[in-house]
Amino acid sequence: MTGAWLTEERVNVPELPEVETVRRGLAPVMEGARFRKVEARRPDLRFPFPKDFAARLKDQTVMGLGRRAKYLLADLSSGDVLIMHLGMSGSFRIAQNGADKPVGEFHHPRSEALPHDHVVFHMSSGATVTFNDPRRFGFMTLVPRAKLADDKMMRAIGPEPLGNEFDAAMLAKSCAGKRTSLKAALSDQRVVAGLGNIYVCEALHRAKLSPKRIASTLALRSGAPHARAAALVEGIKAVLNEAITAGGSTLRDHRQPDGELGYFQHTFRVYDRAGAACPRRDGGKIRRIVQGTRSTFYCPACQR
DNA sequence: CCGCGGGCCTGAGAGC
DNA sequence: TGCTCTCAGGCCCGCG
Repeated sequence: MTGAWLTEERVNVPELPEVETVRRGLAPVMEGARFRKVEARRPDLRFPFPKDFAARLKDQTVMGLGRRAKYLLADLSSGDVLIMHLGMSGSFRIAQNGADKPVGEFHHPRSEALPHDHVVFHMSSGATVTFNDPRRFGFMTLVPRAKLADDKMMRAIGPEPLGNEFDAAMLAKSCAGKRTSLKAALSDQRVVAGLGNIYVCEALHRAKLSPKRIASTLALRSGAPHARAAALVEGIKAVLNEAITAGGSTLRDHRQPDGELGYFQHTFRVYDRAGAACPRRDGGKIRRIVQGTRSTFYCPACQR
């Protein structure tokens, strides 16, 4: 993504691309590895840890590390799935201790503990994976794999936006009859999974659609999805794919030990750019409005 | 069932 | 300089 018009540095809240970037960063040191020791350094994050959290992880092998919406899902040999959410401020960092080195029960990782380091995974791969979350909107929990699909958190989640099944017809259908705004509809995880405030704003700008537009105006018209729905699907997929690509390049920068996984630099066309010029030739001045207590950024000139 | 708004939480930044 | 206030927002929950 080119971003010549945006130079300021910023840290973004983890949405789908950031979580996917974290997944790709953790996979090499967690998949196929066993939890040698787990430290939960406080009784709770957003929610209390489940009973015997550390003990239920210990000696389990991570069979695969997946993602659904903004949730990281570690498939364990025990039959449990470890669900991890970054919340607003969660991040992971990896320290390599050397896979061949014997590590005792009371081994300390090479790097010092930082404030808000709440969970530490000592993996058999030799990596120490630390979860840091100042605001504790994140959480970790364990659910039996057989019950995952019925889990309250997973059950209500809509289609993955990068999946083939998410297309204009599907989006138009789920917006049919919705009298709420497009901003609210796209922020609803039941309509489409993984978008947050930032990527909703960015996708709407790419689709040239106003965040205030009534969602039902994307709905089917004479049996075919409206062109606006197609533009929005395209905008969503494009901005997410570009952000994931940008995250991948950040991961390359973090190949060295102690790389922090959770945020990466990305450039935005409207988000947090109130007063700046819209990057489009026919654009206007970007505005900030409040929708449902949250900030929305958009260009009133090109977004209709 | 749907939509709306409050609350959780802490750090950064503004303003006095 | 140091205090207080506001804002950031993913998700759950309760209300009408």
